[in-house]
Amino acid sequence: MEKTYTPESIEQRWYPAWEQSGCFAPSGQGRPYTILLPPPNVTGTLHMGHAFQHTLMDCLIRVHRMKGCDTLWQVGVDHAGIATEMVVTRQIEAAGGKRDDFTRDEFIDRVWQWKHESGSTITAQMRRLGASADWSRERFTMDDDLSEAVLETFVRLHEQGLIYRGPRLVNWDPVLQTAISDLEVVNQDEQGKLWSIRYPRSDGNGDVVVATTRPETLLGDVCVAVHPDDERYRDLVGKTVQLPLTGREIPIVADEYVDPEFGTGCVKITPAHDFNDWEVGARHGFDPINIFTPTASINDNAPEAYRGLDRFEARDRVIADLTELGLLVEEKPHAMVVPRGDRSGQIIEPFLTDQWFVRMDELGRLGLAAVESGKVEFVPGNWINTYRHWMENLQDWCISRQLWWGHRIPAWYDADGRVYVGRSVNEVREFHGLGADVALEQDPDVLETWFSSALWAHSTLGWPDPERMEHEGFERYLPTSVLVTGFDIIFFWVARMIMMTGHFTGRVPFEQVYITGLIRDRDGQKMSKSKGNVLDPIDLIDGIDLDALVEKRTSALMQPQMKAKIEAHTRDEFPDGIPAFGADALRFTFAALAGHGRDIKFDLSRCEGYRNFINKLWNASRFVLMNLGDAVVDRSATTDADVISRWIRSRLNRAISEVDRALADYRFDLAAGALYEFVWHEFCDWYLELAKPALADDADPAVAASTKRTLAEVLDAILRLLHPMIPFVTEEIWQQLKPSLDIETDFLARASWPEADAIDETAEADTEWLQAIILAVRSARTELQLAPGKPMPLLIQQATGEDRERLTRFDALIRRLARLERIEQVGDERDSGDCAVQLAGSMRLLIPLAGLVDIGEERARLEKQLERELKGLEQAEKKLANERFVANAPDAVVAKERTRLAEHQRKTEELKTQLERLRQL
RNA sequence: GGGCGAUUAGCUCAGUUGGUUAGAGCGCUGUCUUGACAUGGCAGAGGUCACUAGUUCAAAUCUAGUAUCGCCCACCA
Repeated sequence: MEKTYTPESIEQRWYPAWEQSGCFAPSGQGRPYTILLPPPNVTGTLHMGHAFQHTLMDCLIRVHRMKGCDTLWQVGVDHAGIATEMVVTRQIEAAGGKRDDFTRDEFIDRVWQWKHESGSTITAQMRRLGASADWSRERFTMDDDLSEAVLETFVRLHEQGLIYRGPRLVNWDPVLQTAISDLEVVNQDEQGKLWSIRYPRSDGNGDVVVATTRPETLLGDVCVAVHPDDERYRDLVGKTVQLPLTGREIPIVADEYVDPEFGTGCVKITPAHDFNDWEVGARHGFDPINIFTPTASINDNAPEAYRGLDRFEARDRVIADLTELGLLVEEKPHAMVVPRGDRSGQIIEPFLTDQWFVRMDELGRLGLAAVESGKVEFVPGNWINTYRHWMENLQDWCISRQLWWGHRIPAWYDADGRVYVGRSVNEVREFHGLGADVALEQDPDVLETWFSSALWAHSTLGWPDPERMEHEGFERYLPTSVLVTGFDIIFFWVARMIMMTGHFTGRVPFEQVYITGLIRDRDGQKMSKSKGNVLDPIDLIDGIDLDALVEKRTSALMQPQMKAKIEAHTRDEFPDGIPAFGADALRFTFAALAGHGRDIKFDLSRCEGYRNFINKLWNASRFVLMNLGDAVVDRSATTDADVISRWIRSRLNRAISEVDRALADYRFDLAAGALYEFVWHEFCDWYLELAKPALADDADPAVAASTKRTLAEVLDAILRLLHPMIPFVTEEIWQQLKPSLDIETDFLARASWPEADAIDETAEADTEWLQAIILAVRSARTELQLAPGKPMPLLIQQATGEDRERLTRFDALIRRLARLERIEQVGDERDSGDCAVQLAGSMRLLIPLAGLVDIGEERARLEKQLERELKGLEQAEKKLANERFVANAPDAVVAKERTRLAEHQRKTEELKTQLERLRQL
């Protein structure tokens, strides 16, 4: 083995070996354990959020595989309608073409071509990360069988009356020219303006003033509304006003919707362009007047002067004209909420179109019940509130999109516009008795991506085809065990899966949902391309130099003016670029940071620290392997006489229990922490150091054999425990270790998970005693600035019988680790005035100074210790002096406090006495 | 407007049902090239647990309120 761990030299090797050996396929044996990968976009590349979540999923999968479960990680990619269509459109434009030059079929061919080119990018990256998925079952949401599931779902929901088509006000993206769902609209706080406009009364008796943030929609106003109880306007209800610029006369109506406190208390009502106004208009029986084309330009329903203007030009023109007419009362800045499309970033228009909807009342109740009943459990549990709130306020789901890329809606229209839904045009003709002479045209729209994603759990398991369900293990793997995902898709995906899988299979898609935090940058900012603070997980694995990183972050920016700022910030945060940490270090970092209920600030220094940890493991393994040599370890060697080995085994058992408990609760951070602590601070810092004398030439052969066995077995267990988090390096080391243990299993990836054995209290007590004495000597040595390597004697007073026995037993170990030339037990008559005194348990440890040290320094040291003891003493005394504490606290707590008090008293006395002796010198 | 979360060492975070002198990593200080490892060893310094009031023998932990920050949801033109 090399002296230093170098990830690049080992990580490439193991993945193909695992994959080719079929390590990742379900075994068909044992309890099923299944995780669904939230399918990433086919056009996408792996980002930090993926890498984080995939690491956690892979940990869970690998642990359960090692525990003997029938483990299935179902992976795949999503066709991602709008996102993919935008990417391909941009490619066409970048090549100097225009999307309009393509027919629908040509465009779709082009997208498929891109899918074939880029579809494997992200899966290749997942392999670099070590994701142990069963790639033979990889699916794409537009595969034939998954498309069949979509078709079947649509038709059945339609038959059940849960899908309907109709004219509704929807969120319309005028640039992409498609409807989008409520969820795809992000409401942003922006600074806008509020205009007050005068509407003259038809009877000439003055006017009313309305306030609006959208003056251009005035052209589609149907009435003005006031609150029914508003005294100011009571007499006006039923009267009419002249709608400026249009020549139309519109009535004044009374409606509770109006807030009399806001503005003038008069509201213009534009049903075709505002969701609230739609409701108001409907209540009062007005037909909406749509003034926009699909690109949000003014259409022919408006006066000629405005036709053809886009919505922003129209606004300017309307304001100018109103000003000229003297009808503009006021214009003032106004903080408002602007709806924007989450993909395009464009301002969304409420727009009247025919769309397909899924009725959500019944499905919503089903989805709510699945969670309320505990069949689906959120981790952390408080996410149930978010889920419940949304489910209780569901709106019907707009599923049609005016796009080309996606599942085509299985509906056909005849010449009269009658609609027929069916699995195919032939089925439609047959069912409805439509002859070949009746022309049928398929609905041009496609279904939104989340419609097919919602079926992911059961469609990937073969639904609705009974044969495929049998083959894919539908019975066995559904419900899946846990879904690992971010809170941002609880509504988009989690809720809809629960509803769809529930509705069609009567099962829940997963038993638990583990909601992860968001990966943010060092400063807590969300990572985004436009901010230029994105980290690429592959760059953390392979490393990247500063210039390349800057180039990557500043190329193809939407806002080129950000370039200088991004570059400066990047050069500040990564002055030396990013070193190659390797996939294992990145994975361990993710695990260690994965606490509950909070986002994660990704700090490179953590990654570096865990890379160092792996290096530590690497070198500890080198040490073990070096000492084991070529021989097979004697696994019958007894550890009875080897307290130190019994101790590390006992500590290992504790670590195993802790890791098991942590992982059961999805506390990857605690599991990682427990392993870090055990490996570094117990195994390396103590056991390996204590093993050195035990393996020396002059050591007891029985203890040497026991030590060798324990070194090998504990390292083996460590590698198994760490494997789910750091699979590559553990496999590499384990392959070298396994001959020593004569293990037949081919890969660590399918070796068994360690089981915790009994705790050895005796061995732990002995070793703690040993550690205390060594630490005491080391500490005194450093504080008195004695040469660390200089051998010195240690005198011991007031040893109990147990102390004496242990001193004899551990003499060599203490001398070696505390670097002492000899240990001598002396009586109380030995004056300690010339010694440094350290207290350990009941013992006084004397280090003869022989003028090596300034007495003043020793006195200062003792006074510092005395101060601490006095503080503890005071606290204990105070507690015990409190009668109510003694009366009410549990006996064990009181007894503990008494022991503590006695200990502080004794130590305080010792220190005082010793200080007195020094003073007398 | 409603909901959720956070506030603990210079930084990033643990702290399980209330019970030692509140822990870790990184950083910092001192020291050591000891045959596994300087991506290291050893030893240290560093905290009024945001604030206030309560409950309790006992509060970082429970309750109420305050402040600051973050996120989600919501139709105020």
